[in-house]
Amino acid sequence: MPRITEARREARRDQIRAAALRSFAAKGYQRTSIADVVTESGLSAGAIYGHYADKGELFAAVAQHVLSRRDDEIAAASHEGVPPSPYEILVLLTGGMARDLADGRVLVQLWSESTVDPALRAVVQRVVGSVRGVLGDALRNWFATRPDLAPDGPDAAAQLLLPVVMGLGQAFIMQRALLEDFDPDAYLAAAEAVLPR
Amino acid sequence: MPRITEARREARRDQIRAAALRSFAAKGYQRTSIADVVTESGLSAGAIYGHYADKGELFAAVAQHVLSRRDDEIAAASHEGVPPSPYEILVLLTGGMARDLADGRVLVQLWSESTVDPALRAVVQRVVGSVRGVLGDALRNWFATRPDLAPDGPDAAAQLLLPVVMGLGQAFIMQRALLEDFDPDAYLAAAEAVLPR
DNA sequence: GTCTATACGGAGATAGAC
DNA sequence: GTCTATCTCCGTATAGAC
Repeated sequence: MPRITEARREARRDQIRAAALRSFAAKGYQRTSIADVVTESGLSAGAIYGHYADKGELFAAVAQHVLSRRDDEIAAASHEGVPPSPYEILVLLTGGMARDLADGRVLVQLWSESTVDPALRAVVQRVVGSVRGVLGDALRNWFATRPDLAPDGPDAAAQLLLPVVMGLGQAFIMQRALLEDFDPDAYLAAAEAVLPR
Repeated sequence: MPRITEARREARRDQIRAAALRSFAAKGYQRTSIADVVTESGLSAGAIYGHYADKGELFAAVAQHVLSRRDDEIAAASHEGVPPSPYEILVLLTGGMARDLADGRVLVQLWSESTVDPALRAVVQRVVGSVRGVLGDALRNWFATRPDLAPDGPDAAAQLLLPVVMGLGQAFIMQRALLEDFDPDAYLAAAEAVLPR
């Protein structure tokens, strides 16, 4: 396989994903027609179906792409230098989202779709599992430096706290996407006040 | 207006809403056709359009109905007897959801739709405002009994904590709706560990 | 690989009888 | 108010040329 061709192929797929992401964010996944993605991408229907079997597969690819970068960021941060605190981990989690996605709309749509679509549900399950792992690691590392806060050991402390950190991250994304008057700083300040330091 | 007729009308509207709720929970709002609601309700298309102008209005009515149930539960609890603690408030908020999966799924779908549909967005804004008010009240009441935890007064303490309690509630609903292996008890235990007591 | 053009099915909404 | 029947549009996905 010639690498030029392969690189071009991936570039084209990326072009399609990017156009789809913009379209989904603007109109929502269901309301977005292939014609919309055609317009947004400057390509044709044929070109799109040449790369993705159907609309659902395209959405899954977009979602997968967006989500996969969270893992890397957190893993990187928790393995270099001083372990980040739970609050800092939350900031990493939400900050990355904010950078990648203009807003979290598409993620909220993904969550919604995955309540009724088994294929998307599988994508979400897998990524959540992975985030849990990375997040758990990061928390464990931090609790290891603070034995005073982990009487039953860093493992137990991390396991206990995990759902809260995940939940606060998800809720941040949702509220930012949903509420006209959402105040990120107030939200994070509230989180900082309750998370262990 | 004869009241029998009015009561019958409301009963019929309720029958339609209930059928729509079941359908939406099973297939998702967008994937649910009017034909599905017809089947589920045992009525006809004509009957449904006699009560709701279009599919969107029906969804708004279903969502409004689901949301108002939450509001009532919290308001009732916070006005009777000892002020519930933040953790107890969270349990109240999520308790209704834990009983029935349908409500949770439809709520997640509502959040998703409201990222792209102005009419639904307005519904969400309004109800969130109301929940904020009720929740804020409840938190203020509790902090008033615990001045040791509210150095700047119960108002400030309640304001600070509010986003976290709301967020944890929303995230509970979402995780319950979409994670196969969601553990409500572990989630609430984690919340209890971080919330002030 | 990509384009243009289109087949095909399905969904929302209405008309008109009862 | 409700039913049956149907109209009309729109969206997905494909066929075939280049």
